[in-house]
Amino acid sequence: MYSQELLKGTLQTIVLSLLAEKERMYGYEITQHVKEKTAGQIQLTEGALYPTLHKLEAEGFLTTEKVSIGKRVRKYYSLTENGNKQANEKVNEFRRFSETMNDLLNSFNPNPELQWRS
Amino acid sequence: MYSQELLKGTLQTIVLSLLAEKERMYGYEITQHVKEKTAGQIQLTEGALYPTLHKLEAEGFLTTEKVSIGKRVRKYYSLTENGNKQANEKVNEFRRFSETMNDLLNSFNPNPELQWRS
DNA sequence: ACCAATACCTAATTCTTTTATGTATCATTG
DNA sequence: CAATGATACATAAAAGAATTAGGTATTGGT
Repeated sequence: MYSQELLKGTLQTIVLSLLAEKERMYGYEITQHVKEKTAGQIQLTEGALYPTLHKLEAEGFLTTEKVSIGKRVRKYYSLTENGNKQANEKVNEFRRFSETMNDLLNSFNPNPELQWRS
Repeated sequence: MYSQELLKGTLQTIVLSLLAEKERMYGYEITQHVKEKTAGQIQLTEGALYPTLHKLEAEGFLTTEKVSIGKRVRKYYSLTENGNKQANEKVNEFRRFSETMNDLLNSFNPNPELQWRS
């Protein structure tokens, strides 16, 4: 697993893109899905995920429906139309960003000949 | 320019990788270099950059030397040996992270046929 | 009966970055 | 030659997102 700091700022993107794929998911399902798809390399914490889901809902990107499973209540999230647009934008933005970053880091080529000070 | 939030957590990586490339740079130079190399898409703010440089120095990844240019004093930063290792790790970590993220987002394929609620 | 997994949630703290300054030198130009 | 924009450093308050650390409750397996 990475030092989680790289994950910062990507949580909304992840959530939106998964919902663009799968149409309807609940919070816990999202954490498990991400964990599996990334072989445990990305692990969402619930303390970050739930507030994000609530925020996206408040902003009109997600809608919810509650489904009873026995005595438990699951809260399913789906994209609204705006949410779909937002998913597109966020995913494209991330892709452009990671390209730009990789270009920037690309010239990086460790040089063992370098002289080190103190 | 992107919503800067994606940049979060990448500032150290950028600084370290540039210094691995160029051996000796000063703060302002770093901001300009990044701006040019990314066609203005990534713009480092000084309020974020200087504290980061100080922190990396305090952690022993960077050393400084002051150079007088006329009446001005420039503060040049270079990697220490540990800084070089750190640069390697950070850059590799970012690359692995962006691969993982792109895999995760890859299945994303906007579907205009989808039904939207409310 | 107990424990791990499922499933939701929030609050305090931490940490990074933004925003907003402040100081000072240097080069250009009207 | 005064004004302005670029160069060059720096810090401090505020904002914002995530971590850490709880809390509640159901379900399935041993």
